Amino acid sequence: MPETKLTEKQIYERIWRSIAERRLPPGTRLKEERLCEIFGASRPRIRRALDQLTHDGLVSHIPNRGAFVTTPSVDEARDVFFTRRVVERGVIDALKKHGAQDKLAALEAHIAEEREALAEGDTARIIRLSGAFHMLLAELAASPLLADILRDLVSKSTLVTAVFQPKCDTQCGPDEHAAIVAALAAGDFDTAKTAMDEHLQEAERTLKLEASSEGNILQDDVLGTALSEG
Amino acid sequence: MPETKLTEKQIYERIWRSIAERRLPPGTRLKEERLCEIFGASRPRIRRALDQLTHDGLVSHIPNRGAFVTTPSVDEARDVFFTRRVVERGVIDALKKHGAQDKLAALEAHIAEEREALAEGDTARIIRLSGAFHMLLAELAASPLLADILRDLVSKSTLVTAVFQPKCDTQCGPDEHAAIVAALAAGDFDTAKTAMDEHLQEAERTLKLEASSEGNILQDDVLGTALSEG
DNA sequence: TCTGCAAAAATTGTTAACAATAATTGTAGA
DNA sequence: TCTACAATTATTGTTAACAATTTTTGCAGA
Repeated sequence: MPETKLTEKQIYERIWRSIAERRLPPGTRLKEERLCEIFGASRPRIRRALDQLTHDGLVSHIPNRGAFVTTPSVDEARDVFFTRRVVERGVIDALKKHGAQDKLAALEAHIAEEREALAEGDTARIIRLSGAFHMLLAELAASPLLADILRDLVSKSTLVTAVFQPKCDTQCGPDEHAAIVAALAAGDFDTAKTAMDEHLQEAERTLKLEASSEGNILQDDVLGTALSEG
Repeated sequence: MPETKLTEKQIYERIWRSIAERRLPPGTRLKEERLCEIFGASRPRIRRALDQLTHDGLVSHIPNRGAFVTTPSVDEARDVFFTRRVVERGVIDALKKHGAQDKLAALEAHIAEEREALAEGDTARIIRLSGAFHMLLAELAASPLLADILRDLVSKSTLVTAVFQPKCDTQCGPDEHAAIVAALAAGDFDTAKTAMDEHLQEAERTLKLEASSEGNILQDDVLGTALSEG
C-alpha cells in the first residue's frame, strides 16, 4: 500500500496509532517479516520502530521470541491512572499560568465532535477522540514535555482499558470533558483540576481491576487491516 | 576495556550515565565509529543505543550529520523545571499514599553521603548524588512510571545546568534535601511538597536563563575518558 | 588575497546475507 | 494412548559490505 518510501518515524507513528486506537489489541504478535510486507520496508527499519515502541513500553520484547503489544498488569493499570492524575493536574496548572481563554473554542469544537461520534455510535472514533481531548489540553498548555509524557500515558491507558474493560460501555464521556472546559472558561482552575481528577478516578472505577480477563488475544492476521490507514 | 560482549542495553546505560553525570557535555559529538572502538561493538548496535537516547531527547540527531549531546534552549530549560515540579509533587503524593516511614533510613543515609561529597569537594560525585536523591525518592514512591519519567527529567536537568550554570557554585544542596526528608519523617506531606517545590524553584533561579553562554562545546576526544567506567 | 567551484574524503544510511536461538512437529518407546 | 526426545522449521540477532550524502580540501580565477 505505501508507494512512496516511508521514513522510520512514519512507520513508528503508524504502529503507534494503531495500538493507541486499539486496532492492535494487547497480546498481538508483531512479526517483523509481516510488517516488512505491510510497510514495504526492510527488516532493520521495522526493527528500529519496534525498538522505540518497546522503549515506550507499548510493546514488549522477548529475546529470540519477538515483539508483542504489551498486556498491562493490574499494578501497571493502577499506576497509569495514578500517574495520569499527577500529570493532568499539572496540565491544568500550566493552562492557568499560560492563560486558557483563547483556547476554549478549539476545546468546545472537540467536544462537539465527541458528541457527534457518540450519537452515531462510532466506537473507533470515540476511542480516538477521548484520548485526543486530553492530548489537546496538554498541547494547549504550552509544555512540550508534559504533552510528550501525557501522549505516552494516554496510549498506555488505551491498553489498560482494552484489557480491563471488557464491556465497551462507559467510555470517557463528553459530558465530563465539558465540565472541565466549563471550569476553564470560568477561570476557575481549582474546580477544573478537581473535575479532571474525578474524571480520571471515574474512568479507573469503570475498570475491573480484580478479575483479569486474559482471554482476548486473537491471533488472526489483524495486522493488515489494523495498519492499513495512516 | 570491555572484554565480555556488552548488550545494547548496557551500551545505552553507559552513554546515558555519562551524559547524566555530565562527563559528556551538551554539544559533544557522538561519532559512531569512535563509539564502536570504545565499546567493541558493531555499528548497528551503537546506532540502536543512540536511537533510544535520541528518543529520550538527550541526544539530537541531524540526518547525515550525526548525533550530538542535546544543547537545551532556554524554553526547554524552563519546561524541564516546570515539569519536574509537577512530577515531584506527584512523587510526594505517592509517598503519602504508600507510607514513607520505613524509607527514612535510606534517605538519611543518602543525605549523609551528599554531605561527605560536599565536604571533600568531589564535584562529579556531588552531581551524581544530587540527581540520585530525587531518583531515590521516586523509587521509594512505588510508582514505576513516575520513576521512569523523573529519570528522564533529572538527566535533562543535568544538561540544562551544564549549559545555563557556568559557575558550578550552588549545586542542589544536602540541606534542602534534608528539609524534605524531615517533613516526610514528621508525616507532614504538605510541607514536604512545598519544600520540594521551593527546592526546585531555587535550583531554577540559580540558572542564568537570559544570557545563553553557548561557548563550552569542547571538541576534544572526551569520549574515551568519559565512557571509561560503567 | 579572497571567493567560488570541483573533486576527494569521511561519515552516515541502507540493504542483503549469515548465524544462533527457540518453537513446533513428528517419531519412537513405554 | 501418552510422554519424551530429536530433527526440522521458523524467526530473530548479528555482521559485513554497499550506496548516498555531506563536509572538507585543493585549485583556479578575479
